[in-house]
Amino acid sequence: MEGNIFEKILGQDSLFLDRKAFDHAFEPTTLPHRDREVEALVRNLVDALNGHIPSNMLLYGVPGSGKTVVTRFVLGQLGEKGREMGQPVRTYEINCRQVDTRYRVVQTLATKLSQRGDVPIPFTGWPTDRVLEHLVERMDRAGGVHIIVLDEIDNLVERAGDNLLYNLTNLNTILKRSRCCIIGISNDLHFTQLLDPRVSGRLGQEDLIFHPYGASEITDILTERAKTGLREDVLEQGVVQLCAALAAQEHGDARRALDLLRISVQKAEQRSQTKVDPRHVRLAQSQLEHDQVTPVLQTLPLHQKLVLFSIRINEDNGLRNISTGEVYRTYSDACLNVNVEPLTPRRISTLLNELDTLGMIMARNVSKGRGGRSKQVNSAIPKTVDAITTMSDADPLIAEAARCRYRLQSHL
DNA sequence: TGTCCACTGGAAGGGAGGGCTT
DNA sequence: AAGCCCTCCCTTCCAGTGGACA
Repeated sequence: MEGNIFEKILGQDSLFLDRKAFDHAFEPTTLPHRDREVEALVRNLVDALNGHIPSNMLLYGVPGSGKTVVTRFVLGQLGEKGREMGQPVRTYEINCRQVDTRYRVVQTLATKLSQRGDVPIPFTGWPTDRVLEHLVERMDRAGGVHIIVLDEIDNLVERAGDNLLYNLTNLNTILKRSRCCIIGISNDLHFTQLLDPRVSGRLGQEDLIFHPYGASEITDILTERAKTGLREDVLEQGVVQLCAALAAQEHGDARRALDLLRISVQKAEQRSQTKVDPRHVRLAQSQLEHDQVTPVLQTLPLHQKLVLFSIRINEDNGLRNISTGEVYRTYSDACLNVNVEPLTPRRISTLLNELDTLGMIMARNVSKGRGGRSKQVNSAIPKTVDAITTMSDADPLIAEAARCRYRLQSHL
């Protein structure tokens, strides 16, 4: 072969000027259609610069409605101003999807505040209260105002209860030489119902709701990013609008829109085309669906896979809206075929709810009168994805179950 | 109007696993 | 090594429920 295999692609003119403009972590300099939210945060957080304690805040909104990016933007400027004024403001962002237990949150915070010579706090092992003591000590040592951002806080409360939030919102009564403010970010408007009233009262001193972006607002965001991220004139008429419309259907998720646009441009590049047209957007849309679902399918725990497998087997046989009981019967048969001890119906009920949350199935509670109350379950995996094959590739037991599927089908 | 079905989903708790302290 | 602490996954138990049907 002539020359290096990377040369051909490397030499190609990219349609991108700056690919980073489409990253989720990208921090834009302007935030279209979020002035009200920025101002609300600023009005509250300015107290940190005056030496007071800002109110704790709760930010609500669907995914991709700008909660995180607005918060980062405001906190970034706050930190800057604080340094300028000699009023140290420290900010910590914790994603409670990744750091999802009381212990780990406290441990992460304390570790971020550690200095040379401090005892390292292990991932697990210590009583949480002891870690909390270290955290308080370190916060006081650092002084100033500490702003703790708990992103996807609903996830934490769901898994670990509100004990931690009780501790954190109580910190100001223990701290001697510093102050602390909590900003919770949640996708779920109703999550405060899970909280002890004392905690929700202290945490939600100021609520801020981020409304989903509309199609025209997403268009503005995309146009803005395209200016920084793309070469001029690479987008054909209607591309931005199509991306915006598709994302607006997905509950106004701006992140989704940015992904769509980025992948559309990549699709055009891969075909060595100099213009992006709506066909590329369609291709990007189906790739995005595929890419979202595949890793989830592959990494589901075995019994989750078996449950989903059972639902798909039923659907392949033309059965829709199957009940929990039917899912369970097919599931236990499948377990029998691969020599796995089936879990209890109660557990399967929880697994079904989890699959629903993951978006792998649609489940709704229905009552059939004397026929009893149950769920109606349908899979929600895009048609472009072959769920059983994807799971089989990732798990030999599912492959085995798939080989035995004719035995299951004879039951149905 | 009351009954009854087929569940749902909360509560409590067991036990394995991983890690630290004494 | 024994004793804690914490998390995760799971079971058992059971009160509660929406709505068709007698």
